[in-house]
Amino acid sequence: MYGGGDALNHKQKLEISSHNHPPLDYLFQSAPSNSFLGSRSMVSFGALGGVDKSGSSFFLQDENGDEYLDEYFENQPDKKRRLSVDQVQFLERSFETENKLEPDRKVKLAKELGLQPRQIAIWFQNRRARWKTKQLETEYETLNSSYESLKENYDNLLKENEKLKIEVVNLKSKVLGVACKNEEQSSAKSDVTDVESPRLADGIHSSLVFELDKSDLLRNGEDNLNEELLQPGYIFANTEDGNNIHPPASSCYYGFQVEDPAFSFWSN
DNA sequence: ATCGTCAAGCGGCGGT
DNA sequence: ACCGCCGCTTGACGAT
Repeated sequence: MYGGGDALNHKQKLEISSHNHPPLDYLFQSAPSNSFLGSRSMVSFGALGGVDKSGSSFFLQDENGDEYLDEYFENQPDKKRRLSVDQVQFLERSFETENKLEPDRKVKLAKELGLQPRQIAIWFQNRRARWKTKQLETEYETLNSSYESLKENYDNLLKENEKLKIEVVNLKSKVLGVACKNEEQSSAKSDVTDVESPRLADGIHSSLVFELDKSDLLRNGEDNLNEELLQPGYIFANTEDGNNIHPPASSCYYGFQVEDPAFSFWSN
């Protein structure tokens, strides 16, 4: 406070010291009681006095306090003393209206509180620092709760993604299994006759395949995503003119391709 | 003994 | 050069 660009000379330091004050218990040993002595044990001597009915001067300067002040500070020269409750309240009210301190207001406050203007400036500086810290804490809390919320959503999406991946794998294997079975049955029947159950492309009846698969999946409690996946187009894509794309002639190939856009999302 | 709070110290920086 | 503010630190003190 008294160093660097804020340096004051020794006389000024002494002047400011004379406005700092001993602990309340010390004062009470010899000083008269006063309504401006706050609950704190450390009190500014500038707070001693009474209410100015005119309101022009809030705190009275010490009149007969010097004797015990001198005694106190001779013994403890470099003690720091807190402002009184009333002084702080007064400064707080001033801070609420404007947290910057113009020179005029500083002098006015100093007179009203019986403090050095420099002490007023220091108080405002410290108060701004405390305010800033509080702002940062509030900001941190807000950002943190926002982060927690986003993280929770993200985690839920990850879980859902995993579930859906598993579901896709199950569906793939079921579709392959059912279609394989039908292929085998069809080829067995076709050995007898080729006219009964026309296969998809090469004779498999698509509606039968997917009806079987749907009921099978519903029994297993799969959700309705399966409904979409089980549309024939997912297995054997239709051409624009409505004709089925024929699967390869090789046994048990039923339309899934690694690069199938419908499933590429799930492949890692 | 340790911790939190607050007034004040200190050095740096920007404005005038 | 001077002044005021800022960030960081120190010292005093009360609370636990």
